[in-house]
Amino acid sequence: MQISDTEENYIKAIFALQMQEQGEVSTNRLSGHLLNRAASVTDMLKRLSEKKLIHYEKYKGVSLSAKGYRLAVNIVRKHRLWEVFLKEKLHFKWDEVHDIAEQLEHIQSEELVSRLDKYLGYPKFDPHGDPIPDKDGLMQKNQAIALARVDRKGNYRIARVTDHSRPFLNYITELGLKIGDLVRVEEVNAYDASCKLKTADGQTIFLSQKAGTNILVEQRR
Amino acid sequence: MQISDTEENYIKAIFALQMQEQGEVSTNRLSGHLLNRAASVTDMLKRLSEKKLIHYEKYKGVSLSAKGYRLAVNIVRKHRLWEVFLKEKLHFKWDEVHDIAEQLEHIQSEELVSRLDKYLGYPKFDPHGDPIPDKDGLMQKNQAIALARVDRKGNYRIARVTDHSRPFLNYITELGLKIGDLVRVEEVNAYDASCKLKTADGQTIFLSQKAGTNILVEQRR
DNA sequence: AAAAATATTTAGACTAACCTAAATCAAGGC
DNA sequence: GCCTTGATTTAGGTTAGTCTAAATATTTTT
Ligand SMILES: [Mn+2]
Ligand SMILES: [Mn+2]
Ligand SMILES: [Mn+2]
Ligand SMILES: [Mn+2]
Repeated sequence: MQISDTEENYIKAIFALQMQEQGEVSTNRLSGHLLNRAASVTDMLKRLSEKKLIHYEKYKGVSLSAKGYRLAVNIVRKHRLWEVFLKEKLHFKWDEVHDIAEQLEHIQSEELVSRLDKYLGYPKFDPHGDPIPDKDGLMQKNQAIALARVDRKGNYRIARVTDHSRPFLNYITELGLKIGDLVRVEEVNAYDASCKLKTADGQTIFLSQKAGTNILVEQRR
Repeated sequence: MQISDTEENYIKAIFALQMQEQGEVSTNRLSGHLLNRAASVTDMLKRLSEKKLIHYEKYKGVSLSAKGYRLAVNIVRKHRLWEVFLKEKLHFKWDEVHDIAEQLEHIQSEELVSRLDKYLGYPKFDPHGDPIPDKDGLMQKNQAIALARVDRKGNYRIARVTDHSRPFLNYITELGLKIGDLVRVEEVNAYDASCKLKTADGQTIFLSQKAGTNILVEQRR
């Protein structure tokens, strides 16, 4: 069956929103996410339903079918593998890779994906710390929590960012933080959830709650 | 300005046909090449003309404008660089790269092309021996001639193939021939232009005129 | 439980990119 | 110079994917 880039983007959007919170995804939420009008979304939902990629009932919201889920995971897999390629092989910065991967994720070739995966050494995470599904759609669950929610001082590893926007990525890059860095959390303010970190090279960094929410960390023993 | 993948394919087709023989390209030739109806071609020619990518006058055929030419060369550049990537880095066979490059050539990012070029070591030729335009659109002119037209026995280097179809590429691969190989031309038959080669490892190969027309060689001193 | 507010779908329209059938143009033969 | 033929364009129609405005369904408020 033929699936267009546009259809793939809808499927990916439904997947992303379903990850964000359980249950059916509403027309309006998709409309907001894709920057299309609700009427256009309804239109497309009918077509995706026709193709058995989603479960759709009028006024009841939408969820991925098994087939739609497999498709979504494969697109995410391609997107993240290409991001690794762009970062590790072509030396793009981590704030530059997303937009290009947004195009590359739609290239159709099983063989290409599988060779790219091998070429990159079967990476488990992309440049933002997001897990990369393997060829069977399985991905590492990382148990990272937001810095702003850390409740015990101590040593942590920066595992993932949840905001992929340029301004955010540039900001934390300028602070000298990146995925994999070890930091000591010295304080998470009980009132406003801002926090104070010490980096491996001795620098002290202050982060707002807003920034802290988008940086996920794993505890080090 | 926005240029769609479809428009890019038309521009590339006009470019290819203009290379094949000088002068204006006819609607019917484009129709044949793109496997679209002549009426559809006329439709598109109007739009490309609107965008100043071609010179078009009703019933008079079409040619690329300076802008269209630059665009065409850039697409060809991307196509061939991706083919090199697929062959050299991902170890695809030379008959597998074209179809994937057909998709990759439409990815939009100046920076990506330039980094890919560097990553590949600024290659001058693609896996089929076709020259790769540099960032300014300049490409090596190779003076290779078809095997079937060789008029002097002697040593030659296989420089390029002009048929990119799977069956042809598989055929000559099975004969043990590839780009860069040195061969001795022992005879080109005056009657049917079939020829007899000796490879570096001592094998003797017979080629029909049809095959010989699609293998270009350069003379070795 | 009715009214008000909000979410969603339907109706109708548009553009890009294709198609078929019909009309028109251009070229070569006589 | 006219006629036939093949090339090209025009006319009118289709589908995917978008939109706005209007209608309808659902949810929240009173
Ligand atoms: Mn991304
Ligand atoms: Mn996408
Ligand atoms: Mn090719
Ligand atoms: Mn193409």
